[in-house]
Amino acid sequence: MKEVAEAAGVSVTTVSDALNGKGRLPQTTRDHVRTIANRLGYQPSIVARSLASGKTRNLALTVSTADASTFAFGAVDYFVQLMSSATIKALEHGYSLILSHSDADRDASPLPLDGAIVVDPVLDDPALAEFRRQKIPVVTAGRDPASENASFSVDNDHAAGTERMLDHLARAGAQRIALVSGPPVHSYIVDALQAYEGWCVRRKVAPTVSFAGYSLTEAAGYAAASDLLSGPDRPDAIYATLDRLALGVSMAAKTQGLAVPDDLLIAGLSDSRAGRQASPSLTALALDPSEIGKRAVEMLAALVENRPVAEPHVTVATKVIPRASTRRRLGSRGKRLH
Amino acid sequence: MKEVAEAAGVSVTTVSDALNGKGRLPQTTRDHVRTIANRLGYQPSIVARSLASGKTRNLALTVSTADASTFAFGAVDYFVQLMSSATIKALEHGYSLILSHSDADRDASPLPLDGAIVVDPVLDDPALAEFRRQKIPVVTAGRDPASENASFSVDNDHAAGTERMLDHLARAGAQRIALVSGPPVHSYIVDALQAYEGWCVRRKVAPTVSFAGYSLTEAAGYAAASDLLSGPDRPDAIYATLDRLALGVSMAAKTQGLAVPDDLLIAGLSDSRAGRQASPSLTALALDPSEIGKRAVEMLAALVENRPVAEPHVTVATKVIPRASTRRRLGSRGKRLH
DNA sequence: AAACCTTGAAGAAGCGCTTCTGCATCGGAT
DNA sequence: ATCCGATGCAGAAGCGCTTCTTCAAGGTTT
Repeated sequence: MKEVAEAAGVSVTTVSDALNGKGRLPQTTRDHVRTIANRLGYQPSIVARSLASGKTRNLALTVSTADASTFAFGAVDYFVQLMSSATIKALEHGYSLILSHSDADRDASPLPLDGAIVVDPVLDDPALAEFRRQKIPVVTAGRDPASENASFSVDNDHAAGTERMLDHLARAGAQRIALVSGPPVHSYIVDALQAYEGWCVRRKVAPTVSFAGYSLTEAAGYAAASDLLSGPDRPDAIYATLDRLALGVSMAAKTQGLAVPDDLLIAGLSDSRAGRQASPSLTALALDPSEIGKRAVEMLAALVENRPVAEPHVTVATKVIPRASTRRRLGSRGKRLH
Repeated sequence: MKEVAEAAGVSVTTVSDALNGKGRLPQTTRDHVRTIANRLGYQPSIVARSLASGKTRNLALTVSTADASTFAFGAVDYFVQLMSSATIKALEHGYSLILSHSDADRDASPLPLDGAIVVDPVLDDPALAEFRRQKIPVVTAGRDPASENASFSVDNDHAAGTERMLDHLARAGAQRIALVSGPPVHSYIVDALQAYEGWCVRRKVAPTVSFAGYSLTEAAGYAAASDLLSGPDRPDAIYATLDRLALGVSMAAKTQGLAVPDDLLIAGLSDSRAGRQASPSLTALALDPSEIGKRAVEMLAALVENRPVAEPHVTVATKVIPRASTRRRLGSRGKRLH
């Protein structure tokens, strides 16, 4: 930088201002400095810049899961979409988005951050706690299950979405809708559970919930559904709180010789390619993860730059996507509803 | 840090030395400082540390491809394995391994690096050029096609491996072995091509090469093989320079009603899960990407730390893994060889 | 013509560390 | 008793930027 200053016949201050568009300099000076700078192939030191400015222009996107080992980030469409849109939005705002798993940070020296997005924080989330300790601005995608409105958040309207999905199932002829749920460690699962129970109370039916283990895989859904389907009072519809669980439910139905949707309706939370391509294709509550990612980054950028944040808790609408797995029944059981 | 120094009743120098295991300090002082430091929850600023030391402890792993858009990093077993082992080795040496695609760097401000591994550099690789310009130490996995021994490298013995594979095919009864090759922009492809041609000359047979386009997918292999198989003088064995190409060859054979291995032997460069699980399972030249990744990181670490590098050009052995797709023929054609 | 504002740019003080150098003190060796 | 090499630690100079402050020169206003 000093060399550029000398070559341009100005001070380092002027070089800095010219290159960063700050200060009160006429355009001619700026252009001159810029010309010299890239003639010399000057590359500013990001490290020095960060130290001096106190900003790193890095944001983290961390995914929290109760059980890290069994979790494959890329296996869930939701995260991939959220991540993609967040990365793009971050770039637009001049930030780099760094991916990390909440467990991964422990080993490596964490990169210096200006802010972080925590996706689906769990109860007593370690990453969340660490960010707060370091006073790093955080936006959560989904809410902190511990302290509802403690942090800025972007979330889906899971309660409303769940009810709409249950209504959809009922309309399709379901009379006993069971819930296959992950462990209630994420806010979205808590929301879904409560909405389900409230819905059941209002409809005056008994809720039936089967919990999958911490590994939210097809196998977990398969196991949870097998229990439900082989027991007494077999449900005629199952709503699963994750697409992969729903896929597992579908497999369980197949194993038990149940036809979908004729003997069992199946729907899942969160749309995914796998669900779309499954046979039968699965009805899903679409969450619009791209929108979540974008809004989270925008909010975080405002936070980091000390700009006012319009809405500390943004809600993104969900949408029921009806597919073959909940096609309206034409037989006797469907008619009995009316 | 100043606070820690005051709380411990020592100078900042001593704090720095104690925490980093440098200087001439008795263990008691070190322990004392450390105790105080984490009582105060002191976290050193990585940025300041980097600026002062001139080191970032970051290494990059960049994958070069001639055509970025059509390339899915995670779709190739080879890269995933290489990356995993490299990450672990890097961590052992106290470095973070940052993944990047050579094109991705252009937009974002690149993270400051101590060194970089360029996987399969292409001809006039932009990432390689940029690292050299910035005088960042580089180790290539595969060699720079432009200037053979310009940079430190870790590579497979592709020439020897290709010959062994061709021998294997010949022993299995092949008489006309064709090559399905990617574009010769990577050293490994150039190596394979040359070895193939040399082998043909020695065996006094005419070489037959079909080039796939820049997208090294199953579709590309399918197209390249379809040409070969529908033309005159149909080959009775095909060696493809990438597992995904080989999978495409297999599909092409199936389409044309050719049985593998009875009518056509198929082998591919680079072992992969997909090839193992294909039907028939594909014979492959295993490249041991884990070893490549490890050795590359070790070499790079030595380079970065100004330690002497024992071998500037490491070679990792390849191994023919015979599978169903090249099972020895028992019929007449196999016997004709002798 | 005096007082004031604007414009263009330089000076200098850090940001929070590392590291080189210096300087006591103390225990042996002579 | 003297000298010398360890040993234990502090001072201070940066690393390469940003940014706050200052300041001169020129242009306006009354």
